[in-house]
Amino acid sequence: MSRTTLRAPSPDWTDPDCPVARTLDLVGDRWSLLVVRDAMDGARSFTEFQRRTGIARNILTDRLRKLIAHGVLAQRTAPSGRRQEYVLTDVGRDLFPVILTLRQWGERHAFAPGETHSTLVDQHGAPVPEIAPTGADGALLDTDTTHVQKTR
Amino acid sequence: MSRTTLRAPSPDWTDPDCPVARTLDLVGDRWSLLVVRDAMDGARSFTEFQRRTGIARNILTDRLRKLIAHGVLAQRTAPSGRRQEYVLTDVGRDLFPVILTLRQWGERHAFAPGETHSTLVDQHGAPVPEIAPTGADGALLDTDTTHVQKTR
DNA sequence: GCATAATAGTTTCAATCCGCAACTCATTGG
DNA sequence: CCAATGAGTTGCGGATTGAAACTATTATGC
Repeated sequence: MSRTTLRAPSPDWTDPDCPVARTLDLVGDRWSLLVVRDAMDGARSFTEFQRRTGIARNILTDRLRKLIAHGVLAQRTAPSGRRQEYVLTDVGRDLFPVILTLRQWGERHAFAPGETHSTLVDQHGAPVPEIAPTGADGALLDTDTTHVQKTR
Repeated sequence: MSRTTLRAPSPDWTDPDCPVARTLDLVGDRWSLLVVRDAMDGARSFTEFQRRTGIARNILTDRLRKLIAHGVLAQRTAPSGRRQEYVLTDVGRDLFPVILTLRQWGERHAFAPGETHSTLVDQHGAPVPEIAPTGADGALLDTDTTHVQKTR
């Protein structure tokens, strides 16, 4: 029996050493992250994903398959009925910080002043505060205070 | 003179109300975020971006133009010499949390146990800790404790 | 100061990907 | 039974991509 990892796309990666590149290989296309966004907000069925994203059906079929193959979604039988549904795995739920930072960047830079947009709120309806990357000492981190260290 | 915003792609958005979708419209393709990653790690010139990412030259030309048009990169004259270079704007530098969360998800889920990868470190060489989204009260936030509130 | 190399693209062309619309097939509701 | 809905599949034309060759403008070595 052939032995291939569930994770790898085709045979190999755009940039095998870089976690950013690997993530983009897995979910970094035009639609996958929108599917994940909608899954996080309650979408379960093929038609519901199609309706929310506006993605073409054949492409949605392909993306759902890939997300399942990569362990982001799981397909299971709906509790009430015989139909199938797509739900996030723990791996998929763990994309929450990615979606959140995309959302927050968009809120800051992709809307004209005064333009309205949807908002992410917590259980009490309070808006989710902005994420800020901090170091071990609590200091703010950014491009200027960090760098990539190559594997040795 | 025609009046178009620098921000909008073509004329309109995949999902105009959603900041996640807008961000993906601007930088959510296979290569743009890798270009930003390399810009954050010191790449400046056309050839340097090409060498690091392995992107085809014509596509790189296109992506650099789009990133400039969207205000993520700026093109300026190199300090020592007459050549041009591409540098991140404040808007581009603000993508740091996005790149970081992509990186951290990849580290957690896109590598087999024991596989090595590049690491992001701070000025002292200490690894950057994992980002955790928290609410106003300091409690951890995830998919189950938040939801999208539509514009009213 | 001339040859050579590197930089920064542009062009061409084939292959791939995507979106749209039409079609299938199963289930459900009346 | 009939219509409607869900979950895809298929076919096809147009857009996007990738590889390679080509051009033009700086740098560099001798």
